[in-house]
Amino acid sequence: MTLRNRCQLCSVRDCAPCSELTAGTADELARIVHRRRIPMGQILYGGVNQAKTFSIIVEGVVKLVNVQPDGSNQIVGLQFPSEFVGRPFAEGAPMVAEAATDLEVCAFSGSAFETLMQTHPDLERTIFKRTLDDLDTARQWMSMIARKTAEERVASLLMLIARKFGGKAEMAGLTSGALEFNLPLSRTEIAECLGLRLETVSRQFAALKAEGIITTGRRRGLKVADLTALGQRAQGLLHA
Amino acid sequence: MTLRNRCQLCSVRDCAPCSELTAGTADELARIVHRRRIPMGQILYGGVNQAKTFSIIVEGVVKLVNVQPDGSNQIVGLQFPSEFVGRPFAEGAPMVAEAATDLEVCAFSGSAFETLMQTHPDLERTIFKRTLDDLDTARQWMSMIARKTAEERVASLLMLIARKFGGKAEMAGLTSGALEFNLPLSRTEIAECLGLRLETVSRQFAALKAEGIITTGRRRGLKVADLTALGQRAQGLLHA
DNA sequence: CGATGACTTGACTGAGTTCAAAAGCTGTGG
DNA sequence: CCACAGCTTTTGAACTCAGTCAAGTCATCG
Repeated sequence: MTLRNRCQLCSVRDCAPCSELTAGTADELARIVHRRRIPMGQILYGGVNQAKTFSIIVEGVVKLVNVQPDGSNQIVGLQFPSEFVGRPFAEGAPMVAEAATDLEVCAFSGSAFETLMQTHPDLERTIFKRTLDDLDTARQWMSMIARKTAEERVASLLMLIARKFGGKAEMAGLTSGALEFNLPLSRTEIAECLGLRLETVSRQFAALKAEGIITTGRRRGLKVADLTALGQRAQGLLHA
Repeated sequence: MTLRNRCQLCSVRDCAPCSELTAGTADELARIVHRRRIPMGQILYGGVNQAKTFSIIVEGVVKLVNVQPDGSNQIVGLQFPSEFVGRPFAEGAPMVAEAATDLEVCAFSGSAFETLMQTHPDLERTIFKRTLDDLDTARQWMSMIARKTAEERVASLLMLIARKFGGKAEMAGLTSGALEFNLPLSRTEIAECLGLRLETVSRQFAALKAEGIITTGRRRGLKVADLTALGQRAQGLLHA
């Protein structure tokens, strides 16, 4: 019970996987959790000689990177607060999960978590459902990359991030008004997400600025002046 | 036991999900299965007013199609014999699964199968693992579409199909020799898989023919004359 | 302040799209 | 058996969007 007290105050307590568990399972989970701060750039799983771990993101963004034989990186997924990060039942993961920003996570050792999944079907079921959602998301992204123009891709990603990030700060403004936040990704990373070159991304930002739809601030600051217009450029929204 | 006799003769018996189950669960599954022949073009799940069903492919190929708002189709996955087709825990599926060729499947009603998953953890675990594999596959495809050239994409898809299809006919020739089979997809469908136009696909076929790497026969016949060369054009192989 | 790294801008190129027409297959009916 | 319709596939030619290469600007920090 004392263990779960911390969870009562958790900022993602009602959307994270743990919220879908029975009280008993949640207690067991709380017993093996390690709350951690992780600096930008650190690997969560994958790569060489990396001990298997699972995490639930409390704060920050994780990028799933596929390193190509030619050395280029493709970002194949982004994980936001409340989402589960890890690849159960795999020895050598083909992807690398890396902190795109500084993180706050609930981390679990691979063996402890997998054991708990074996004995608690509700935990396994929850992670299974999240995996199915991730699969739908990955396939939507694939469609986007395959068919959309550079402008549509950039607008789509900005809309996605705006909904995840700006959303919590200014829910009221989500439908029409302005929205301001810091991008969790560099231009290079945005390009790696969208299957574009960073110069192309930069030009699309310039075009959106010229149309008065966005403004860029210092560092990674972004202000979306016209969310509706941005949504139109995106030609259909992505979930996750 | 009589029920499971049919399974003893099944062509995918040692790679399908059912092979990973305990005898008891396999018996339960056999009790609710319907062996079906499905004509090319029929929808397995998704779309409007479609009763939820799950299938294991015995023969043929299923394409997972994402219908875009603008009417174009993106194929986001292919499923081959022994693979599981279905989307558990979803009301309205965002994708449509359609028979790319005539099929032979083991079909299960949605409710019966999901009930069985609830009560038999080994079944749920097996499908969970397949889903994780599908997720890895989807992400690899995404990388391919985002970064590879038209030639590399076409070669990659042909290699994938060659391994799945030609493989069973001529295992011996897989490493170096020639390989002949019928493509399960039209030019249009290949284009929809790869994020290309059908004209571009046709031109890449022409180029591969000119180099003596492949020959096309009547209908959808394809002969891979130089598997090694085709693999080189693919610049890295895809699984599934 | 000069150095380093992230971003922007410009000019040119080229792979893939687009539009259009021709060529192959398959099946049907006289 | 041929002629014709309805397909899919191939080929051609012009165009365009995004990639490439190369400067140039801006921000942050020792």
